[in-house]
Amino acid sequence: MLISRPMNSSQSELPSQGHSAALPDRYNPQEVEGRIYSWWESRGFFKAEDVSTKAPFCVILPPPNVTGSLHMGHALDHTIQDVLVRWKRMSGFNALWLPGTDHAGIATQSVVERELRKEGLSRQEMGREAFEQRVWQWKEQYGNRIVEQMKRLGDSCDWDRLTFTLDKEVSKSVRKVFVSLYQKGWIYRGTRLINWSPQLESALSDLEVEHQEVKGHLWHLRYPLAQGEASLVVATTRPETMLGDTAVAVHPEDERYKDLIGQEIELPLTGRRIPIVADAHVDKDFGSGAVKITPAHDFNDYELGQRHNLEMINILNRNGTLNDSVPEPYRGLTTAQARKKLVADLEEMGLLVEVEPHSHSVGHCSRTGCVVEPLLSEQWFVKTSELAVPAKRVVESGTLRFEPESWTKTYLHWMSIIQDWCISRQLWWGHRIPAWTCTDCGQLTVAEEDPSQCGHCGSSKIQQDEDVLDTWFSSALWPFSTLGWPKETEALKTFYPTNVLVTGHDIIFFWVARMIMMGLEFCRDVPFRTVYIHGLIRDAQGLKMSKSSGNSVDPVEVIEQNGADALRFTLMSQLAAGRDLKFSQQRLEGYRNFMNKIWNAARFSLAALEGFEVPEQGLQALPQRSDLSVADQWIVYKLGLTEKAVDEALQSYRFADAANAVYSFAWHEFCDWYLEFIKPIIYGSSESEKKATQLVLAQVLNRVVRLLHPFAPFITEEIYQKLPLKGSEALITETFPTPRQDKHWLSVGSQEAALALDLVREVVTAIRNIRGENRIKPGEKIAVRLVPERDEAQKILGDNKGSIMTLAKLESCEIGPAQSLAKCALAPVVLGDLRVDVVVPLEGLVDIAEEIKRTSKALEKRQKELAQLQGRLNNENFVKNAPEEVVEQGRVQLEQLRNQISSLEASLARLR
RNA sequence: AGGGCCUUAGCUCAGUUGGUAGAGCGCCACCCUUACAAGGUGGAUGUCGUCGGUUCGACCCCGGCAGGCCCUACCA
Repeated sequence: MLISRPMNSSQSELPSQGHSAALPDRYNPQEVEGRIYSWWESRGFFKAEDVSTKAPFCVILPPPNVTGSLHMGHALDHTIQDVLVRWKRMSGFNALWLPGTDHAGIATQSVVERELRKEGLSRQEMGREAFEQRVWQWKEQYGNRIVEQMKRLGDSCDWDRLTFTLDKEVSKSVRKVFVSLYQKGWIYRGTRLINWSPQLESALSDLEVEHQEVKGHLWHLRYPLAQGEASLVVATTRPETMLGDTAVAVHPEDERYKDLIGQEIELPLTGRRIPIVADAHVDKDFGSGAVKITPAHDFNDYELGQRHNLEMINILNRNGTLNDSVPEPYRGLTTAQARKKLVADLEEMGLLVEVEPHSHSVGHCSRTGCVVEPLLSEQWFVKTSELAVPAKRVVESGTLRFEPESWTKTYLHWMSIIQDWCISRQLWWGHRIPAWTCTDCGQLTVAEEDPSQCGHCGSSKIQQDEDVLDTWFSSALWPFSTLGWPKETEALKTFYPTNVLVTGHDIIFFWVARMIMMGLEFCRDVPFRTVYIHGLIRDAQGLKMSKSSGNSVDPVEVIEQNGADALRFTLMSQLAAGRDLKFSQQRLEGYRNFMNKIWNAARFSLAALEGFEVPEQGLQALPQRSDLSVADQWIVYKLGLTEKAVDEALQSYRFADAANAVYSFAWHEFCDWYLEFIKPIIYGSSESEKKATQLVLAQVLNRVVRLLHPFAPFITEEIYQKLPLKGSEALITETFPTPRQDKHWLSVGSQEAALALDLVREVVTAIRNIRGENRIKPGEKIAVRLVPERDEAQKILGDNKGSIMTLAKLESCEIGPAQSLAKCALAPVVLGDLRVDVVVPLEGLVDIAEEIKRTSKALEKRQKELAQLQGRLNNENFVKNAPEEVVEQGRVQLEQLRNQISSLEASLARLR
């Protein structure tokens, strides 16, 4: 059962439900997330300043389609951006995440047309104006759905700046760019062969065509010569296009056809006479070596046709049916119908020589999936050759970087073979092309403001071009049109060039490349410094998620069931260098559990902080070092390492490393060891020790939620609101901890203490291991003797005896020289140059045979290591060539292994 | 055809300058120990795809091969 919880943005009371209420032992994201988000929003925490003393950091959101609903791809894309923005915001930047939505010409028009069809209407019947109004109406009603879903994810966008690609201001920039490029001659209108979607009845750009391998046939057709009885055979995968043939081409050096060059064919069914031409592009070995040429419906034939000055016959209507240029029986048929009939007719005439299976790739419309027909038609184009030059240069010079860097090569390659961009679409929903044709003089007037008369002859009989611009045209201007360009706004001055663009590799060419070209042309600078390219989300099996294959996971549902934080963490923790990632339910549950762990750690900590007095210095307050336990110094030391790891990882876009560093610190160091370790202190009798530990606990917990916040914003803010020690009203505006920023506090940590605590941990683990392997019940308390080799180890163990006893569940713990070792389990613990033998008397506790097994296993393992190590050290070349420290390290290790082995052997002997 | 990526524990994947392999999940055993069973403790598991080269030493660098994936172009 899913209950959707609408966000109430007018809510502005404190986000927490009050400090007195005890926290439940399970974290309930549904209860927390909406409340926290509304509070952030109402407090204006997402807003950036147009003018600020802080350094700017700007990310523009790739505008999702207004028709869209949030899918996993968005969830990934947005989480990355939100992590970056929250991290930078906390790091003291004037951080702007600029949101928007895209009018998505084709997609939106299709949705509304589908709606109309249900009402028995069509856009043609309605007329253009009424239809456009209807789409706007639709947009007002449903266009915000995706925005609401983004809020569920926790996106911290500056919503006041929400821009729609058809907003008035954006339209102004679109027109200015169009007119300017037109005046430069870089936008032109021309009749060329373009990709046509018969279903959309519109032109498409090359990029909107998806090639798929299709199993088809190769039809061999006999074409009789106009003179005499001779004939020649051509092979084709699209027999119906023969109706538009205007030549047959052969290779100039093909002996079979040499004599036919220059002669004419009488094209069957049409009776047209077409020439046989010679062209070196013909492959002698493919098919029959003779190619039918249809210049108006094939890209290769088009080029060949131009070379040979061939006639171009368009045989198709807008909807893909055959037009009146073909003979009667075929008129009005679809290409599929025509193909069937035509092949049958030719067969009857004895002109079908052979049909062989043949697979080839066919262009499909990326929107509708229908087969794309190459079609000769008049369209608008952007000339890209000049625009591409600086767009390549900025990447080559490193002014603009791709992350991961490997995309640079792909980008540059594409930019070097870039074709002119067909930008007109025969749709009604979009930016209408600002060009007017004069009915009197026939000339074009292109203008930013709607003209009332022809710019050439002054006639008032002018008509605006019916077409709209490719949606990607306005998207290409996004980094500056959203900041107010062409006005020189403060926002533009502050935030352009933006810092990072985050997107999937599927739209590098659709979008990224075009933004770079337009940004350089109109703002004289790159639109962003870094392009972060992430992979695509796949299902657990690694298949592409898609609605049609039914394997897509709805992020909103995931959020409802597990919380946005769990989803975000799942995505970020697996995000490695631009690789695709698989979404698995199990992994998600793991991170949901992690959120619960954090929740409970906070619950425990808050209880342990009962009676804690907030120091005057706040987050800068340091405890008396003499009151600190090694655990306190150790956890701060580890915190410092974690801050460093997270900082470095985020700086270099290694999101998974950052997320995993906090994860393992929070769970395996803070929860597993530190919280367990301080229990005896918290419940103990020494007030001074307790006070010092409480301060450390409060400080560390505060930093844990800060480090975690970009990844898991909701739960951390909720916890933060209940913390006794904090530096800000809200976590979202707190400072992100780094070793530099946090230097003062981190000075509490100590590496020596860390080493000492590691010894304690090793000792505890050794005891637990003996317990576990011998199946001693966790409830059963045992006695242990610890035999340190040196005074230093003795002191560490003495200082931490209480914690060792608690952590290992001991009845007694003696530290000192070995006494009787009969019937004892022994485990040698070695750490650096410290050594402790852990001795557990087993008399009456367990079956000695089990312990013999355990000891033998430990012994065997070490003997294997020893053999390996000896082999290496006995190799002269190793000793000669390896760095001194590596050799020395090996020698020390060897010594340690020998000691441990002799201890274990002795122990084993005693047991037997 | 050209270019790119991948192959590491049962599964999904890390492994940042070459020093002898890790995580999460799963699995086995024992535990409802007063933050958390969405938990705790302990344990098992890998000739790092294959062959060869460089090196004292290779998961890591170089080359061949096999298998999987992606992109671009084209196949009348």
